[in-house]
Amino acid sequence: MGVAIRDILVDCREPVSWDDLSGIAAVDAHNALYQFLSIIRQPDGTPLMNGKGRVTSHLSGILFRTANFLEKGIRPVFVFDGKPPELKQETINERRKHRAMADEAWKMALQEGDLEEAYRQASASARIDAHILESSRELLDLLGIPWLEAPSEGEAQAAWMVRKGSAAYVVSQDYDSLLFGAPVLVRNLTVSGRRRVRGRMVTVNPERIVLSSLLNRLGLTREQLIEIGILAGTDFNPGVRGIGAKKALKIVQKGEFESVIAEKQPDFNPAQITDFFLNPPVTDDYTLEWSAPDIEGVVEMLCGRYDFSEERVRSALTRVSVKATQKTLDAWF
DNA sequence: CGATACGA
DNA sequence: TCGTATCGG
Repeated sequence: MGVAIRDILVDCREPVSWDDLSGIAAVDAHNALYQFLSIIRQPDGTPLMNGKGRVTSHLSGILFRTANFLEKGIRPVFVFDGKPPELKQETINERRKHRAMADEAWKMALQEGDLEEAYRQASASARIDAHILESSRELLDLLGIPWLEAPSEGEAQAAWMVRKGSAAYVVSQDYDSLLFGAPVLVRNLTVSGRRRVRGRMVTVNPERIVLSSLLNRLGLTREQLIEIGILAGTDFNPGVRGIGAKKALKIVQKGEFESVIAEKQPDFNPAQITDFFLNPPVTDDYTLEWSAPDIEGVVEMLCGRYDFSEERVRSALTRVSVKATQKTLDAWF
């Protein structure tokens, strides 16, 4: 998932406190939804659902995370993917195949009573369909949170919004926005520090990656970072066999990107991928406004149609409302 | 994931 | 009151 450059960014991630994160956050909606849909499940892998079998995991995630963001002075704007570029088609096909296989493996694991495997496969089978998108956008509207659909990749649009100063940083677990030129990326923007991963407890803290610092530290230009991505693999090309981020870094630092491509993949022209990262389709046609939540509307949606507990929903909405009011006052001064 | 219940 | 377990939909 995403560009495979994680291994060279180990020293480029700085811990960041919540206090430093107050401001406007451009959230990679696809990434957030995928995270909610894959993780918010029962131990056997079944997602949260209403009585009619509609998946609700993502709605739970959006409601409570948004409440936390606002409470901490973070104003999110959710950036959805638009039409994927042709270059991405192979990745899209592979992911579809992978999800279908995971779905089968999930059923098998359930038959064998292997809960851990069932959960793992169910997570891998998570899919963002039309219902997920429609219900997510409806909830954001009712919560008073702005969202927009990118012309193409959401991460490209989010990066552009930070470059323009419309937002302070991109929120995503993936690194693609850096190749799209996002000046600041924030990962692990979750409230709970301790998480269970494969039975063990691990501490996960918010971390910030500043593009200029990253490029300085590694002695690269943004174009060279993109070259590393292309060698290691992106959503738009499979990468070169046997070359991961670390080897790619050495190759690019020695100025051997083109010769390696010419040798290993003579029929491959990386120029259109480089160009896509440097000049992706983006739009300036958006306005960002945060308004007080439509409390009765949210209750009607989540409790009336998706079987949420009214007590839990109202409690979360109280936190959203308090901050929405305070924001209005802040803006006045 | 994030909220809540529960035991030390 | 804090850390771990387990609901939630």
